[in-house]
Parts: sequence; C-alpha cells; structure tokens
Amino acid sequence: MRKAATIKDVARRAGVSPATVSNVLGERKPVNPELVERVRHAARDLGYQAHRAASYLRSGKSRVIAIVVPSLENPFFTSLVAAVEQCVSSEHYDVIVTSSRENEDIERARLEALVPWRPAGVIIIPCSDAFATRTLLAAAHIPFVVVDRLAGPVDADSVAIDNVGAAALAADHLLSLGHRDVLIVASSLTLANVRERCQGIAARFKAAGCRSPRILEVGVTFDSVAERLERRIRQDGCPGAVCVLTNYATLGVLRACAKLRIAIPGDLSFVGFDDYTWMDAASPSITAVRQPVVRMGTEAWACLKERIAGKDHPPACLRLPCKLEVRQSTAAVVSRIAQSEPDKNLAREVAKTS
Amino acid sequence: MRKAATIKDVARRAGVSPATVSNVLGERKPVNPELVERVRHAARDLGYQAHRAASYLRSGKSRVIAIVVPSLENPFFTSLVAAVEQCVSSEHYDVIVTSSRENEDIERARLEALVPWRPAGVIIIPCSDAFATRTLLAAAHIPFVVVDRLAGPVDADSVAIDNVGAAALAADHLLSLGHRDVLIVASSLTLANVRERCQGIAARFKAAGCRSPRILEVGVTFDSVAERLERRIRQDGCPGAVCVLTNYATLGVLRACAKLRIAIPGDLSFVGFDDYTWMDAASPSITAVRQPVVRMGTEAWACLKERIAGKDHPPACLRLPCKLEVRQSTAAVVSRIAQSEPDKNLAREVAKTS
DNA sequence: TTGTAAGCGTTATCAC
DNA sequence: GTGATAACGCTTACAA
Repeated sequence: MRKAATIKDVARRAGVSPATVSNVLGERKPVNPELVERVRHAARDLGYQAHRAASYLRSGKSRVIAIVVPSLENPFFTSLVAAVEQCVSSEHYDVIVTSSRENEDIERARLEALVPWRPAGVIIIPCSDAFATRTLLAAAHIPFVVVDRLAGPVDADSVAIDNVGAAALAADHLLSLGHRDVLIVASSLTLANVRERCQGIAARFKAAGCRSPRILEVGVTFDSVAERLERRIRQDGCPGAVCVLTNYATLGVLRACAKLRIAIPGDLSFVGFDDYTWMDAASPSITAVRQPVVRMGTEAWACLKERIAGKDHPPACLRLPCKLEVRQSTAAVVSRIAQSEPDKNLAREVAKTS
Repeated sequence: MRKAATIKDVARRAGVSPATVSNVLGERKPVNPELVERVRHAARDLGYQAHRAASYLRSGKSRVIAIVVPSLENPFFTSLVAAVEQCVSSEHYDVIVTSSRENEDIERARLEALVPWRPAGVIIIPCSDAFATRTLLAAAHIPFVVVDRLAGPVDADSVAIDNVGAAALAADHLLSLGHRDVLIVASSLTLANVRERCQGIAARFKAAGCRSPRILEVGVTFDSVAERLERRIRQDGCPGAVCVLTNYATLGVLRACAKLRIAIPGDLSFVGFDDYTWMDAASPSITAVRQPVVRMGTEAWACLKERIAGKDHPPACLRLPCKLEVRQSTAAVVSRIAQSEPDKNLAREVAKTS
C-alpha cells in the first residue's frame, strides 16, 4: 500500500462507477441505498480520502481561508487566529496562516504566495493603513475582510473596535478618579486606529473642561516603548496617570515604571490596552480596555462567508464596543497639588537613579 | 478580466507552447533566452500566477506544511508556529495551522481534515503523550516531526527540550539560595515531559542531600491552577519556594500569591517556566526557565525537510538545553528557622484572609 | 438512478 | 531546445 487509494480504486472495489462514488461521498445526488452502503464500505476499507487539490481543481471551490496578521508573537493577533480557526474549521474549511512581521514587503510577498492557492477568502490585518496589497487580492477576485487596522472609510468589508469609544472608556475612568495630568502612550500616530483612540480621549477631556492629554509615540517594539517612556519621565517628571493605546506598549510602561521605581497606582495610575491573563495575575492587577477579539473573529468570518456565497451588498463596516476591566492599577488622585503640578521631587529623584 | 489567466493564455500571448511557459517559469529546463524574455513578459502582462492545486495535482509535490498545536492561546505554541512559519515560508512552503484545543478528538478530526491535502509534512505537538493520531499520518505516508510532548523513546523524529536538565537548572538555583522547602507546581503528571522535569528536580535535591520537593498537580487552566494552589497553601502553609513546571501555571501561582498577599520574593521565592516578555516587566520580574522555542521550530523544520527529501535514517531525537533567566522573584533564604519549618504564622494569617 | 466521458490547469514524457 | 500529448484525481454534464 505505497500509494493512496483513488476514487477509481474505490469504484472498482464497490463495483460502481467513479461518478457514483463521488455522488455518495460528496452527498450530491441521491443514490440507491444499497450502493451507498457498498461505496462507503469500500472507501473505509481502502482508507480513501478525496484528494483536495484534485477536487478543487475540478470544482473550483477551494475550502481554504487565508489569514494574514502582522505578527504571531502578539496575543491579540493569535487570539484572532484562534477564533477564526475555530469558526472556519467547524465548517470544513482549512486555514493558511501567514505573518507579515509588521513589514509591508513581507506582506506583499506572502500575499503573492497565497494568491496562487486561490483561497476562498482572506482575512487580513494589514501592517499599515495604506494596505497597498489590497490590489493583489482585488486583482485575483478573492474576497477579503480587513480587521483592526483600517484608514477611515474603506470600500471593503471591515471589522474593528469602536476606537473612539474604547479610548473614551479609559478617559472617563481616569477623569472620574480625578486625574487631569494624563500621558497617552501609543505606538504610532500613522495608524488610524491609534489616532481615533487619541481623539476619543481628547473628546472626553474636552467635555470635562480639561486640556487634552499629551501624547507620546513609542514605536512598536517592547524595548523602544520602555526606553522612550523612561526618557520622557526623566525629562518631564512622572505624570499622574498613563493611558496606553496599543497592547505592546502596556508591557513597556510597566518595565519603565519598575526601573524608575514608580509605584502603581501610588505614584501613577495606569490603564492598559487589551486584556490578557497576566494582567489579572500581576501585582497590582492591571486595569485595561478589553477588545472583543473572539467576536471580531466570528464577525469577520460571517462577513467573509457572505462574500464567498456571492452576496453583493455594499461593504459592511462593523465597529464593536470594548469593555473596561477595572482592577488595581488605577486609583483616585489624593492631593490637588500632585495633579495640577507634576511632582518635581519625584522627577529629580528619578533622574538620579540613572 | 473575470477569470484568472492560465498557462495557455500566456503561451498564446508569447507565441510558444504551454510546455515552454512551464519550463521558463518553473526554471526546469534551459530555454532560449529570447523566448524566456517573451514568456516572462507575457506572464507579467496577464498577471499570471500558476494554479497551485493544478501544479500539485500533476507534479505530486505539495509545498504545504501543516502544523498542529494544542492551543493558539498559549504563547509557547504560537511562538513555535511563528518560528516554523518563518523558516518554511522562506523556502516557498505555506503553512496550514490547526489547533486541537487540548482535545484528542479534535486533534483526530483536524488531522483527518488535513490528510486529504497531502501536505508535504506535518509538525505536531500532540495533546497527549499517547499521540494516538500518529497512525493517521503513518497510514497516509506523510512525514511528521513530534515536538515538545512525547512519551519516552518514540520511533519518529522528535524535538523537545532536555526536560531533566531544564528542571535541574531551577533546582540548582533554588538550592544555591538555600531553599529546601520547595513546592513543585505542574499541570499534570500524565504528561511525560512534566514527569521528566519532576525527576530533574528530585535528582538535584537528592544529590544535595535533601528530601524531594512535594508536587502539586494543578490542571491545564489558569483558574484551576490558582484555585488549587490557594487551597494547598491555606492547608499546609506557605512553602519557602515554588517551582513551576508548565507555563500556564506560572500565572496561576502569581494570582494565588497576590490574593493571599504572599510577598515575592520576601515570603516566597518563585521560578516560572517559559520566559515571556511580561515576566521581565512584572514587579518583581520573574526568574524563569527559558525554552529555546525558535530553535525548536527551526530544528523541527530541518528534520522534516530531510524526510521530505526522502532521507531514510533512523528517527532523530533532539533534546535542546534551556537557560535560566535569573531575575527578582527568587531570593536567598534568610533565617534557618524559616526554611526548615514552614512559617505557621503566615499560614494562619493567610487562612483568615479567606 | 447509474455510467461514460470530458475537462479543470498543470507538468512529464517523448518525439521532433 | 521546443512542442504535442497524455495524465494527475476529481466533478459534472449528459447519455443511457
């Protein structure tokens, strides 16, 4: 038994034609119950499995979904992959996963490698708002859904969080605790979702009659976050609160605080972005905005499925609400002095710690 | 341009035969430079991309690697996926990813769905040592490499860490700090890798003339870990040190300690398993055994590639060394009393906290 | 209801 | 070096 059994082998063994085998196994056309039994039996005996490449080639239906994410080291993205994989596999599709490693050239190269598979559909988190690679998918007539990162109004199906609302949750929480001296820490303002989150915070502060928090851009790597935040705090002193708008930055802030011996929430109240298990286990546990990642995955798949089915409505544009998980890293402001005037003593002390 | 261009379209446009197009684009046979140019040009004009299903069907070479992991929510597994994806995609293979969600039935179902793709090879972390599903792969003559979880001597290529040595690193570290009262926390002793890690610790303690640490099994979910550890500490008091042998358990221990107000490393020294970014950012930062996950991925791919190439040597059995990252969560024992006799005061105080 | 035969897009074989 | 032609394993008209 060196080579795998083919449909002809099964047909011969069951004493029927290949077409009948196909009809039985694919449950396409009604077949005489007796033959069904014989075919099923023969298939089982031979361990027959239809060759997917062959059936796809003939039928034109591919049963493959590709998912492209900027990184497989970021739990937000892998959770999305997990969610999609679960939906999709329950409907007998398989998932090709690919990472662009936050690099547009890699994104393009990976997509070029995917197109020849002619997947039934693609779910993609582009590594930049420009999403220049969309032309590749459009040219190949492959339906796709954009998740998480998208610039303003897109003329394609998209699923993301309500960025403005998510950030507003964090802002309201800090405002209600009396914080006015807040620093926003975000990866890069070139991403529209980050800009929207900033707007969400600014709007709430404005509504509360406060000046907009300053923004610190810190890049996408863990190290750059910690380093730039550290430099900022050494220069300008420690703000009363930090609100992070991208998940990687959350860890960088914690490291910087640990290094500078800034107590959370004593010296600094802290709101993280994304909600991971470790945030609940950390001491103090971290208050954070939780993205509905599983729902994002299921909604993206729902969108995509419609397109695969050939539905031709105008682009869907889903914006999902987030939740704020309030934990121990945020506390009420105690003195009015500390909030209106950054603590110069701490700043000086911190500067010595080098 | 409703349908994608085929090789025939390119041939017609370049004024050559399909065979020549195939030879040019696949760089199989030497072709007249002038024709090469014409073919390349025509292909570019038409945006031609060879249909992978068709080429696979004819050539029998699939360029797909499947990777099966027990979970896509565990960073150790996703890092492995990331590592493999990077290796494999650089050699023009694509990756089908599938999660068994720690369930043998799902593992079987997913593998049954994969086999019809006839992937060139499979990299799998089985969800149990039994790895009953291996027969599926063997029957289909699909080469595979087992990673991380394997029971004793396997007659298949395997890549894992040196479990005994990894745990010994943790044991030596704790011993050198004067710890004798150590509690081992592990998911489940039904996994051979966990048993080996326990042995590694026991061996070092024996060599140091100490009694073997007790072992607490805590299951595979975050909640069960925290809950069972909490119960244990309330009953028996707080040990001088905890050594965790599975990555999920690391977080559970931290949560339990936070809840019981056990200070790390003041009351309890703590060694985690696996080394994630958050461990470095946590306060205190966490001493942990680091698995060489990227190397595990590259080695698994190297093994698999040999099998795909048809090499027929006896099964490779790679065991990679781990490193211990010493950080702030472990400290030397201060008083001799505290170490030989668990602190009953703490235990009593803790019991009140309910 | 079942069988026959064509053909999906590619690559391999073998003439030329 | 190049081009017909067949064949990969399957699905699907269409004929019986």
